[in-house]
Amino acid sequence: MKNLSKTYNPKEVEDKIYKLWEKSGFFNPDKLPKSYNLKAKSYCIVIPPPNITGELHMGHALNAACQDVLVRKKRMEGFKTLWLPGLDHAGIATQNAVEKELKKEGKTRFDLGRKKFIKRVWQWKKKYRNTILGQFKKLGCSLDWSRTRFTMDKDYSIAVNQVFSHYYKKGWIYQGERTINWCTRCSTSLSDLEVIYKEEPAELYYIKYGPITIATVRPETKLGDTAVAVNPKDIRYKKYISKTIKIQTVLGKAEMKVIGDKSVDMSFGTGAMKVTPAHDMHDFELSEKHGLEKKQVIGDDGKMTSISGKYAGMTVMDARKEIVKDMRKIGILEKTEPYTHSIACCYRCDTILEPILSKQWFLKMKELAKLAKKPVKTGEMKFYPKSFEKGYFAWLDNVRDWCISRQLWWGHRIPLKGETDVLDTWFSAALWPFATLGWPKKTKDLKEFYPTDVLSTARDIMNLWVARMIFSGMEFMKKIPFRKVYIHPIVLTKEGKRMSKSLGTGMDPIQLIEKYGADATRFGILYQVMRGQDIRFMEDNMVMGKKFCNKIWNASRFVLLQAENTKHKTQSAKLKLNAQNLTPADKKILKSLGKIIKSIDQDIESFRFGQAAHKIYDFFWHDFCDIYLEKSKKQLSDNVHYSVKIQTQQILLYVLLNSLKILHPFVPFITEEIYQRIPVKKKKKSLMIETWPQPAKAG
RNA sequence: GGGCACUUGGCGCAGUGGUUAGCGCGCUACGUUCACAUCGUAGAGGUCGCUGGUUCAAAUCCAGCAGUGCCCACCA
Repeated sequence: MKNLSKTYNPKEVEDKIYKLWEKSGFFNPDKLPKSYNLKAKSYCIVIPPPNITGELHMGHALNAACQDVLVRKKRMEGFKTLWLPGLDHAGIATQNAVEKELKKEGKTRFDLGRKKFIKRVWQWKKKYRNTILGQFKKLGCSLDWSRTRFTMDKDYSIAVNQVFSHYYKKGWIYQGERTINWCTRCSTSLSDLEVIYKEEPAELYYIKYGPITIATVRPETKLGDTAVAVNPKDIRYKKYISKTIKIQTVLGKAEMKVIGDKSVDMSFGTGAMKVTPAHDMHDFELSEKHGLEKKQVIGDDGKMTSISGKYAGMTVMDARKEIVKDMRKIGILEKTEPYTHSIACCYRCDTILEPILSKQWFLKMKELAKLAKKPVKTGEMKFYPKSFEKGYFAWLDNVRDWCISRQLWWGHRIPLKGETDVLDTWFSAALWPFATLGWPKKTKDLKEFYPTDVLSTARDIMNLWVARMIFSGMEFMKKIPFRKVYIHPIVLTKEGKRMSKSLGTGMDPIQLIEKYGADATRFGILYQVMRGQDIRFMEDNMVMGKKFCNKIWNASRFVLLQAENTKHKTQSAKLKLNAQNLTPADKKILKSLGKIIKSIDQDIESFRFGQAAHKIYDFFWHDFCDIYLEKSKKQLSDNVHYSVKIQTQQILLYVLLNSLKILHPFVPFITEEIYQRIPVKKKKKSLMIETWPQPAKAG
């Protein structure tokens, strides 16, 4: 075959084909052929915006491949299809990344000052914007670049401010002094969802408080104690409740109130606990309930405050050591026990968090949680897999008010006079499905594409992001943001470990594309997207994908060669054949084709990407290539009747064309390249807008 | 402490009641004029975690047990 090489070379094809697609304009739903608009049915997915902190990883690649399968199929089915791209400013994560870069230059953000620092982040954003969007293009994603959004765009910021003032006027946003999670490294508050708990061995210290002994893992916070709490039913301590006990502390003699509260677990430690309202969430609640004083002994910088006596200025760890030493000295440390404790860490920098008393802005969650639950309860919105609903409801049922202020520089400034804090990055991300479509303006896009159809995302941001998008959509649009939520598997290493750049267990999808080609990479990933929660990533599957592409290529070469011999053209969709002349092989392949089309359709609609990939592979390789192609060689030989020969050629082309169509969402580049060369009547500009095959009956 | 998921040939996974349990990668033997050696043909390899139950029939449904992983939670 003179114009097709013996092996498929993705490098010669991919950039060229992507340019052809971009030039066609078909990524943009407004530029699709007229037939699309007439059908008046739209299909929309907004991409989960990657953080601008770096490059895309395997999770992004997997998610992008899944979404591209969905939108390419819908586009071919005649839907006016929009897949909207975008990026998240990712407040804390990006600020950390830029600070890290500054550190290499020996500087901190304070050396630059707020204005210059933010300017620097925008430079960073520009760089990674191009990298990330370029990587989506390499993967073959059919995203409408003309609608690319960023969570800090001017229009988007207007939406954020409007949302803030809406809640504010409703009285749902309030400022309060509360004990919150504080990251001493990032110097900011964090919401409950931004805390990662890690189990670590610790020491449980039994300390004498006058007549009562309490147990704690954090003796340094005892300087901030303002009460001792016991269970009112506890006969050991009943007599002390509401009384004041005299105690000896490392700072001298003191008095301590004893309170009774049923939240105290009698079976833990000694059954008595110290109450440190400023440095423990539970203790804070007790202090509100019982009207206790709040003494802040740990500062924003993670060091003991001036009211900590001789320990002032020490780090928490140093103070702990000193206090334990001193307690031993004065004989109030009864004993210690080894204890496994889960410590709270920052989800962005891993630093141990200090609960501290701080003035922050909160969003009331009571009504919003109700809004978030409703559409999932009624079935208007569905989760795939359904099992995620349980965790979703559990979180909403127990959710506390959302701490939305962050003491960062990079982000949306809180739109109130005199406020220097910014909003939690998820506050703006929560508006993604409608703010990207133009809200608060009443745009054509909103009318046409909202509610969107599918949200495809990872399970770790279900509550952090998905739940918040749902109540935001319900509150501001009065409609669900998306009809279906697809929770894709997490990509792990072959050994079942988390993929992480810093651990050296990461896998770069762009390198895989370099090595195997984009189609092979996509197919290799999708081939592994089965029902489980995780994928143990096997690079072997990229090899499989590459071989499969080569098979598609060569089978096409064979079919094209036959077609060229007789200059035969097939109809794009319909095939008129004389059923009586069909050989058993003809009948069988046509029947299999009909079956596979139906099956692939169902699999994609129910997000069974791996099953679809397996089936399409088996059909093409085994049914079509191994069996029918071999049979066709006999049916095409010189000693058979001319009519059989023609018919065989027709069937070859017909099956190939339909195979290309159903393969296209999975391996878009190679199928487009072949489509461009295939002799088909009424050929479209691109396979992207060819008609998705109907599961027709066999021959 | 609660919840969820998983356990099938060397490795990674399909298969959710019915003939000899499949796929990819790997492995063995043979085969290169005629689409493809990134290939073809043939083949080796599994008591489907364990125990009990339901059924004419179970990898597949139920119960218990064991192992692995994940998520949630204010045990100080």
